[in-house]
Amino acid sequence: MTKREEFILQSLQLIHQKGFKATTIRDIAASMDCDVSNVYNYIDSKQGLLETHLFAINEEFHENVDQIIESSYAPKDKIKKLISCYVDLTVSRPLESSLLVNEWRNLKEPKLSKFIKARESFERKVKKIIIEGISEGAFRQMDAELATFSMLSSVRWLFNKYAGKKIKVNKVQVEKEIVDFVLNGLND
Amino acid sequence: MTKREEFILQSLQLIHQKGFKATTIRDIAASMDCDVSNVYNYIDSKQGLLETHLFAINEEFHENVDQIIESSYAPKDKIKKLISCYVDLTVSRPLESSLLVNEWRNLKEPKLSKFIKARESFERKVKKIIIEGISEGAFRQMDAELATFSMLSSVRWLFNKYAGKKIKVNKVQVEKEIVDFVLNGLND
DNA sequence: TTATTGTATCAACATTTGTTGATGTAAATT
DNA sequence: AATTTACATCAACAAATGTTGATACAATAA
Repeated sequence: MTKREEFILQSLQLIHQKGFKATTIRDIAASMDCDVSNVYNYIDSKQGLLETHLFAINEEFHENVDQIIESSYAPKDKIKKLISCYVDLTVSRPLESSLLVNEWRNLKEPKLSKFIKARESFERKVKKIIIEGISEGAFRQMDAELATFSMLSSVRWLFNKYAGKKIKVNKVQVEKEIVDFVLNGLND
Repeated sequence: MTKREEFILQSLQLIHQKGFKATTIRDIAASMDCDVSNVYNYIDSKQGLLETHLFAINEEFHENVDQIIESSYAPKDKIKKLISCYVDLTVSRPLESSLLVNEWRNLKEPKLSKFIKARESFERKVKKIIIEGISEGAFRQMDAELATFSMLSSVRWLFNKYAGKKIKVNKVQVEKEIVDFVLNGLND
């Protein structure tokens, strides 16, 4: 692992543990046992560090999501695909995923607005799928907004389980468990 | 509304919006149009502000939770009660609830460990209920841990919807929607 | 060989930020 | 009337924190 890669890993690790604001440049430097000023060999600014990684994973995520949404899958299958997509990203890059959930508020304008707009747009699309599913009779009658957020939240916590731990994960099994929960709940 | 109450409201509001670390004493002072030093008429320290409100709502929550858990309700009804309990607290005090979800990591030792222990203890209890429900046949076969966190996440996002907005909410209806989601999912 | 790239060191600065002390004043409580 | 309570003002400090500039040295690429 090159020093630059170690830097990225340690930075994301620290940000995950303590939060972006609470993570100082000196923390990062200490974690890789180097001088403070050395950190600036890898970044332009602390803010830039956040922006880079946050938007990198965000854009990758939304590209995948849009392909699913624009597909001709039925609502229920779109939801399944979305969950797979989210789990996939989370399991393979939990530290960056944590930025999407926890650290976006530390963005500054205009990046902050850009992110919020993208996220709201995404949530609207998901809500639309659910509404469609309800009117098709695939889903039961319910408050689409509450359902949307409950469903998204069921996946959004997941990075916590994998960030910073070396767990061998059966990604497919995790996807199945979450899909089952979202579609069928605890009952049966 | 007394000045002290305004102070508490504005503080929690700001912390909810920007996060605890990003909220400065000067921000708080500005929001109630007073001098910086004036803030210290109401608090001992910024850290104390967080600790006070976070543990206040945390302890209230856990008292309610424990009564439910130690009751003789069947697992499914315990889950329903737990959701009611959580929704209730969230809807009536969303700003403080946000501390429980977002700001606990800004606690310092030993308070941080104290909080984490309590939360993990709570999560274990919920997991136990789910395991019991599975073995009784009330719930379907599934990974109890994933189910626990998925279920809890389905409620934990809720404060976002009510914090800082003056929305007239039918608490009972929200509880029903979330219970339906957790028990039955989107399907039917 | 020369130029570039990745990494390292040391000192220093400007801002931000939490916090304090000393003090004043009007209203409420005793 | 005396005293406590709630709230206000002003000036100032110490620590934390992001950032820079100047420099060096070894490996790699041209």
